[in-house]
Amino acid sequence: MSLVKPSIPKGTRDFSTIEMAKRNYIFNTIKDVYALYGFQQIETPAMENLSTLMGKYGEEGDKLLFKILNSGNFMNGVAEDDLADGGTNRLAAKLCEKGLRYDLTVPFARYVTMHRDEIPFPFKRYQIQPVWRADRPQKGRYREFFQCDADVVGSDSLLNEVELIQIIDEVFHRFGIRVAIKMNNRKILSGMAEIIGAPELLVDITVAIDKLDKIGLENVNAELREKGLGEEALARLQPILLLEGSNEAKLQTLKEVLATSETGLKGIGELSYILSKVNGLRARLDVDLTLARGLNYYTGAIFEVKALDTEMGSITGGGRYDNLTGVFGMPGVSGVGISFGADRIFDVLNTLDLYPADALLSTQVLFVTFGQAELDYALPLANALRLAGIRTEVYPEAGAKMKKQMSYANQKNIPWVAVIGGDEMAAGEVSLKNMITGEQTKVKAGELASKIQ
RNA sequence: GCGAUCAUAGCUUAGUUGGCUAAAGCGCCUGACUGUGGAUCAGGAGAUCGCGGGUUCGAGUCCCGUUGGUCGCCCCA
Repeated sequence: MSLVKPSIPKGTRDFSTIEMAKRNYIFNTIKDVYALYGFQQIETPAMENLSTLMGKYGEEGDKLLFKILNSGNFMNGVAEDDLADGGTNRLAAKLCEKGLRYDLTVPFARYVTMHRDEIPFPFKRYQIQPVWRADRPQKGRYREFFQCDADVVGSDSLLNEVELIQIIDEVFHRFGIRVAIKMNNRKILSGMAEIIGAPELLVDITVAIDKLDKIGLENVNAELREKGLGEEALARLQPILLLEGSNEAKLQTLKEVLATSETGLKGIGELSYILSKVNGLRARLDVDLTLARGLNYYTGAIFEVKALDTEMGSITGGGRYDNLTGVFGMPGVSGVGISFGADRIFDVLNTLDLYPADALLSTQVLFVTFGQAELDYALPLANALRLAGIRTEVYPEAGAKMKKQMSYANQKNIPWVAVIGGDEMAAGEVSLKNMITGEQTKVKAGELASKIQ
C-alpha cells in the first residue's frame, strides 16, 4: 500500500484540545440555559433517508445534500438509459437512498411525526449536532458545522417567542457578548407585498431586502426592478424600507401603511404582543423590517442576532413556522425555534478574547518523580487528590528527565507541579511548585488537596 | 454552478530580470544546568519548493493542466 498524504475533506476541520475546550464551553453554556427553560435534549442520526430530506430545502438545497452511495451492489436496478441520458437526479435516486442531514429542523419534524404518541406537547427540545452541506466553503461557511437548535412545537402561544428571546439574551449575557436582537414578522412582509400589489413576488422581495445592509438601497431597488417590480410598487415600498425610530414608532407607522392588509395587521399585532411581554432584557431588541431571512418556511416571527463589538454576520437566527410536520402527514402543528451559530460565536469569543480562564483549564496538578519508587509513592497521593475532585496527572515514565517532565507541565499549562524525590518520600512530603509564580514549598502529603484548592 | 487569488521545513514567511549547496524567525531535539519548566547562550535534525507535464544549457521563479486553501458571486446558517 502506498503512503498517502494525510488530509481531510474540503470544508471540514480538526478541533484540537484548546479549541475543544472552547467549543465545550460554548455548548455547555447553551445547554445550561436551554435546560433552565425546560428544554430537553434529543439526537437524531447523522444520516437520514433521502426521501426525508429531498424537496425540503428548495432546488438549491437538494443540490447541497451529501448523498450516501448504497452499500453492496449499488448498481442493482440501474437501467441502461439511467446512465445514458445524463439525468443525474434520477441516477442518484437509484444509487443513494440515504443522505447526511442538512439541518436539524427537518429531522426534528420527522422525529416529532414518528414519536407523536410518546411526546408531551408542547414539546420543547434542543439538539446540538453537526450538519453537512456540499456547499463551496468560504469565510464562516464550512461543509460540516454544528447547529444548536431549540424548538417548541405544538403551541401557538407567542409566549414561546418571548421565552426564546429571553434565552438568547441570557446566553449572550453569559458569554459576555453585547448583541442586538433583531425581530420581524413574515406576516408583515406578506402584508407589504400585498399592499404594493405584488404578492406573487414575496420571496423575491424578501431575498432582495434582506441584503439592504450589505449592498445598499440602490442595489436592492435595482434587484427588485429586475425581478419585475413596477416603479409604482417600488415607490410604495421605499418608506417601509427606510423606516426609522423607536420600535413603537415603527409599528405605529406600519399600522397606517398596512391598514388594509389583514395579514399585515396580524403580524404587527404579534410583534407588539411579544415586545410587551419581553422584560428586563440586557440586549437591545430592535424591530427591523429588512430582516427577511432566506428560509421560506417561516410564517410568523423571525429573529436574528448580531454582535455589537465585532464585524460578523448573524450569530443566531430563528423564527416561527406553521405546519412543518405537514409533509410527514401530521398537519396543524406549529413550531418556533432558534439556532445558535456555534462556529461564529467561537470566532467572536476569540476575537474579543472572552473565554473565562477556568473554562480552558485542564489538569490542575502534575506529579513529577525521580524514579520507580517515587512513582509508586505518587500513585495513591494522586488518587486521593482525584477523590477530592482535583484533576490530577502522574507523569508515567519512571526516571524521565526533570526537564522533560517540567516542560510537559508547562506545555499543558498545568498550574501546580508536585515534585517527589527521595527526601520528600522519606519525610512524607511533596515539593509543591506553583508554575505561575515559580514558588516552591514542602507540603505534608495529607495537606496537598487543601493547598491546591 | 461562476470568478479572483495563493501553495517553499511542524508553523509563519524571504527567495532579485530564470543562474552556485533554497534562507530566516518560531517550534522541535541535544548540551551549558547529572533535583526543576517558562528566560539566555551554543550546537543539531528537519524541504523530492502541492502534484503532473511543458519551455530552457539551467525552473522555487515562466507556460499549461490538476489538486487543495483563502476570498467574492449565486445561494444559505
